[in-house]
Amino acid sequence: MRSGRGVRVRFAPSPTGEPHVGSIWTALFNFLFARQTGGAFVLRLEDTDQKRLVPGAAEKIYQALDWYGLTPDEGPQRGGPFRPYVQSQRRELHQQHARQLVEQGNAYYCFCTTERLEQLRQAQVAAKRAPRYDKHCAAIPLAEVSRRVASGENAVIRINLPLTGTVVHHDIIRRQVTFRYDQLDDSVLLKSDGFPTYHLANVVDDHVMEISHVIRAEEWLPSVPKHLFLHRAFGWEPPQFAHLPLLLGSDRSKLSKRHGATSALSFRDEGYLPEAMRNFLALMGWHPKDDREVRSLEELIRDFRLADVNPSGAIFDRTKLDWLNGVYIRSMDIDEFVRRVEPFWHQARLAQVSNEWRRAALMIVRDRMRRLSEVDDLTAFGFSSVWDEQRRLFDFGTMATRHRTAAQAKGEIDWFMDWLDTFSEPWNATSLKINALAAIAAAGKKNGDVLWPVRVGLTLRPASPDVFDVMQLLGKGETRRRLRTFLT
RNA sequence: GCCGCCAUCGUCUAGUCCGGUCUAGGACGCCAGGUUUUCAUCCUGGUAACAGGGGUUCGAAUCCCCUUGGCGGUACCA
Repeated sequence: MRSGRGVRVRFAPSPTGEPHVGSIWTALFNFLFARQTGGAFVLRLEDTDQKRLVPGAAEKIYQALDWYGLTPDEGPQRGGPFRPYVQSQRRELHQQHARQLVEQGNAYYCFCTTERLEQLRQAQVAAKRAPRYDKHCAAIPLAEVSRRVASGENAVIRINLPLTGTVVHHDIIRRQVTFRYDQLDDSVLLKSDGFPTYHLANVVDDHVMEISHVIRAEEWLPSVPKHLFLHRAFGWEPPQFAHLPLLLGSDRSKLSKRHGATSALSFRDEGYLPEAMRNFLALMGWHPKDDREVRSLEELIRDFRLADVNPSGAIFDRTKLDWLNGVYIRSMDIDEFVRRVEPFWHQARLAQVSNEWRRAALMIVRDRMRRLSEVDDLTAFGFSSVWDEQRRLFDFGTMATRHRTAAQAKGEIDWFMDWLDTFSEPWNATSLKINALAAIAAAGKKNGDVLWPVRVGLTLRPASPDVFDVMQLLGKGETRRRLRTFLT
């Protein structure tokens, strides 16, 4: 850790497309670690590859972070003491550092053409050797280098790695990892367009921004020795590293589009709650000591331990996410629920009903909901227009069971309607239930024989909410209208 | 190919660093039962795993080696 300052972590995505859920997962662990240590959570946009930039991608990243509740303490939007937070705007700094490395002999200009590099690679692959740059340009005399650079010849700057020796890396999650220099390639640090590559920009910015812990995905592990080399070449104390496992698809390969929706924001659109997503994501790779898996953000922040993250990759499985989302939906304050489900509701239908009606309908269907987007389907029974339409298509054959014919079922509805005519108590589920059950018992009937046909008549579905809840929601007039119409 | 990481129920995982308390615990899913007018919720119970082989040790899921498998990296992408 650096003197004077505490923990500072960064989330450093490239604005090259839709923010990925795996990316948000990395951001979450950075965020949790920052919050629990009282440190700063920094967003830095790594946009040094001009070819891959996608317009609007940065905004999507901000949006996703906000939606997941991971708003950065410092970043392109909010600013901060280490601005700019957009890497392409730090190009001068990167170029200076690249030149410094050349002066020190830790890097060198390379004038090789892509054709030469391609030939070299092919020859190496054919000889079954690891494809690596052969340091051809490292041998060019300094005077010649200066002349060629000054003349504007196309050049890159490459890292000048030792040919022998090993690097020992201590990872917070993986403990000790050893690399051999003779297996490493002299990668490009500064491209011919003047932009740095990830290796350079990342190391320089992490140091200058006083990042104390680099928490990133496992795919970066192989480049650790290069990053360590660079920090040391500059005479800097490297940050601590923690390499997270990869989020996997059902076939155990890195989670990608072909495994279904992986866009971080698509989960919002599918009706998942950010608090459920956070909780679920936190459970991938990390596990609370007390096995209590449903926990608030505060509890996650309090109990999360970076060193306890499981180093093996985790399959992103929707089944448990759906369950967790349901848990959060059921535990939510009802007014909050009404508010948050609104954007998912069919707007034309919504316009037909009052706020009280909405609330009542949602209370009835809440236990059945796993995603907010299910609201339309779950409450469809409440709308007369939907009922009228479905009534025309209804197959009375489905009313018949082993124990009764469709005609008998209709008879029970008839009986129930007669009873309803005598019902004069307040029209609410409790009162209806008490009185109806008593009447059914008095008539020597079974609850199911009467209530099942009635419920199907009212909702036109074999599975639906409690019949008395439905009647209360529909009101007396609509209940009678539906039953009457149903029988004709 | 080379380098690296990883390896416990179908899935997420606890246990592994500091061997015995592990006839391997929890959660999701699934199955069964209960509540019940259906579904869901809720409650109870069940199902199911230490990749394989060698060591070390009185004793190994835990330590070591090998094999196998999976994944990642191997770009003037990040």
